[in-house]
Amino acid sequence: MQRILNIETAKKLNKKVKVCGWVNSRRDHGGIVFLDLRDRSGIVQVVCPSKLAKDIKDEYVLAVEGKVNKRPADMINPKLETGKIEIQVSKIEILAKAASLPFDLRNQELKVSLPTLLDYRPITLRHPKIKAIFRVQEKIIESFRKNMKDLGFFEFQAPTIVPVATEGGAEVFRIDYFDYDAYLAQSPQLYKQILVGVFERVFTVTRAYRAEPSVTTRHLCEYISLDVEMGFIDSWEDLMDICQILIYNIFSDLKKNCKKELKIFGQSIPSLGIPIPRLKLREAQEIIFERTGRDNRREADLTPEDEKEICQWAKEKKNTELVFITHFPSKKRPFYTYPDPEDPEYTLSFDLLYKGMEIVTGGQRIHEYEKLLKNIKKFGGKVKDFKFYLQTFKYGMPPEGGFALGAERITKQVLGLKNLREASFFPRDMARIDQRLSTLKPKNPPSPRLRRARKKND
RNA sequence: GGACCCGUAGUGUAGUCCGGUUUAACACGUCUCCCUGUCACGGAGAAGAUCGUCGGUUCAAAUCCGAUCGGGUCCGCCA
Repeated sequence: MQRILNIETAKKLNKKVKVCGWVNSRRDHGGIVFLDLRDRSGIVQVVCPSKLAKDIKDEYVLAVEGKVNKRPADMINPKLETGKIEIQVSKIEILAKAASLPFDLRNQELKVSLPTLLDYRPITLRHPKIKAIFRVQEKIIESFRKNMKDLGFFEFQAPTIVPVATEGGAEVFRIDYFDYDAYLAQSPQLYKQILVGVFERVFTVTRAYRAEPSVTTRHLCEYISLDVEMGFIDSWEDLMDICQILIYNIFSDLKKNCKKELKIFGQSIPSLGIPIPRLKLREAQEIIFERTGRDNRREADLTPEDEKEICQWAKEKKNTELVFITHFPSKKRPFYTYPDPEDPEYTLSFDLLYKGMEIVTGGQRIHEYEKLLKNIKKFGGKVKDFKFYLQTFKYGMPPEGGFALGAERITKQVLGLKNLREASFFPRDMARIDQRLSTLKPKNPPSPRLRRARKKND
């Protein structure tokens, strides 16, 4: 018999059906046992005589055959999409048994600490509220892709093994690449710029790696970067225009397609259509000073506390929790960032804050070859390290710029999650790659290169 | 790298401040039994923790002190 999805049983009244799934819960009433069967479409109640359901426990994987019956009016469960029907079982096949779970998966809230949540990731992901996080994230990425394509952008796949550190030294993962050093990419920056020289408008959904020795609620060592870069901009503000369209379209898609998920988290989508305020860093700091008396007016960036404050300001005064902060100091931005012609101490760059956290960063890039050479040197880089990349500029590059969205960060802010790691399927941080590193052997064996070097010294 | 906080059954917590009726409590889960209308089913019972580890103070330590290991939060840095 052909399996159908749980959700489809609602349309098969009085028909014989076969459904498959996991036992979400078992309610034993002696002579009769109710099983909630969960599959990818949802949950359906299965009614079993006790002799058929005797050995069945939570998370067992079953194939169930039975007749779809209408429930009596007073037995309807409005919480279930299949709540008006149930399956009167005639045959149960156990496809797989399951050990008893270390925590209660059927509670509406999964009450576990963060380390437990991640230690048991393969099964905590089965919880509806955890699943919802990734449904939302999938929609964000899908919407990003669709919107960029609609705007005429070309999708490419960025390499993640790179020969030089893109934007600075310390926070990269070095890898053993045959007999040479290579690095995991901190961002697809150089490659998306190279491809602007080919396709004008490009984007990628890629992974970025940061070896920052920081354990916070908003950092991952591996994260999903939604990267955009476009040529032939008239003004660097075009980038914020595109960014705003993109963000609003993503939000509008979430509003349409993730009603259930947003409701689970008690979150709503911000009002769209309102222009996102654009404040120079110094203006934002002035506002913060006026509002709180905190004088950070000479600092090169906003503190996390300031980021929350300025979003609060935007909410009160501009009716939005989104705000662009622009004109960061040159020394705070990478070498390729375009200096502000009016004041070269600052750059044509921006961050987009949402509910008190940076979710996007971007800006205009230096597209003039000579100027870029000068800036690489100024930032202490070696021109020869960037020779490959520099071809693009040597042989003609239009005025251009771009930005990048952190997929986990948007997910976290949209759903009001406490820790960014909750928004990553398998988060990597200083202390964890799937398992806690502290549970593994303390040190990796030395690499062949290291062993050779040591031998030489002996 | 800096600051602060936490560690008690499988999970989540109470008890720690102010050491002693604590045989370490509660909820969920687990196991046994009862129950044909539950949907976070209900009822009766049981098992499960030498209170992270080591050391110290004390007549007495989950409780106070120190070290150590594990974890979290904030800052710096950033998507």
